[in-house]
Amino acid sequence: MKKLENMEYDALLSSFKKLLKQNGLKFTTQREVILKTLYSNNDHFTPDTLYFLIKEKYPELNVGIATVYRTLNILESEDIATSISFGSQGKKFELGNKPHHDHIICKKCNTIIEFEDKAIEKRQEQIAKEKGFKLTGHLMQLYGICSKCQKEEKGE
Amino acid sequence: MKKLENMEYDALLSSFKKLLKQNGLKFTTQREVILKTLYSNNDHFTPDTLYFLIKEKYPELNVGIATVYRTLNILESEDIATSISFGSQGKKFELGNKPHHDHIICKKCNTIIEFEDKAIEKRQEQIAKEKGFKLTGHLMQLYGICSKCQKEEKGE
DNA sequence: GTCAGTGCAAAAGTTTTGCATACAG
DNA sequence: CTGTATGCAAAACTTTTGCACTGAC
Repeated sequence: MKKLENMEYDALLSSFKKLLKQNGLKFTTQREVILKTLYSNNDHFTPDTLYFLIKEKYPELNVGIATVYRTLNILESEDIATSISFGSQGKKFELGNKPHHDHIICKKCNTIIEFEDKAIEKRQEQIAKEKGFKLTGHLMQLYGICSKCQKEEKGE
Repeated sequence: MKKLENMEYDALLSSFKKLLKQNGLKFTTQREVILKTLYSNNDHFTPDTLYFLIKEKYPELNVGIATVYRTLNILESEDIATSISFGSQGKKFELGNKPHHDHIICKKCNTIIEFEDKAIEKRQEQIAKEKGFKLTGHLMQLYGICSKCQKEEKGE
């Protein structure tokens, strides 16, 4: 399992390097660290959170917040990462190399859980066909209250 | 059709008034205008967009941006509106009490077609339940090429 | 009349940009 | 070497707050 993950990361890293080269951009330690941190934590990060994580893990690098933003924007425009923003806490990023999935988001605590549902995707294709559309993608997010926050609500 | 819409708006307005009263808050012209503007445009608004729309439509009111934010936050905390936002540009609000529908959007000409699908919504409920969530809403947008643009593509 | 709501301006919080220096290619 | 990337600080945005005044109840 670990090997598989490493392989995936290596593949991700190569395609990142390739894309950088294609666009005349440079591969730097900072960019690698940002990609790696995004990858190794299976979570959705705000640029800010990511920045502090990196500062903590690689204090000698002295990465600047501006670099985090700049790199995330590159990653996003190259479709390596995608961002979702919601609530009052700004944008969150995740790597887009994962198999397709949608999100269910807790409105109280902003926890994000990923899911995938073939039945819905099939139905979406059907709907598109009915309306005469050629489907190219979709965006689906469910909003609700997670089990933890439901309990807390009852507790109060 | 127009009557139906008005009725729906009236119902929404009453429930807003009721909620305000329940919470010891006051019903003001500004709050009504914000609710109305949110209602009458089918789109999702950033607070900023909403602010300029209102300024343009009701210049005599001289509504402040702070009031827009404050009202949106009330609407959200009372579950009349939900904020979602995606991709690049800030937070967006939509009414949560409207008769529900989702959108198919043509990536070429930006045509929007509304649809509703009980099968998908049922499945969403199921997924939420599986994840321990109490579902409160969702956002679903399909992206594709509409029949008209498909023909044009072939023509070229 | 009372107290919440409002507009304004200032503050707090995010994200982007300008610039001199560092460093990948 | 050349020119992009970086860190820093300042600027540009976005959202919230403090305050004196207004207006709903």
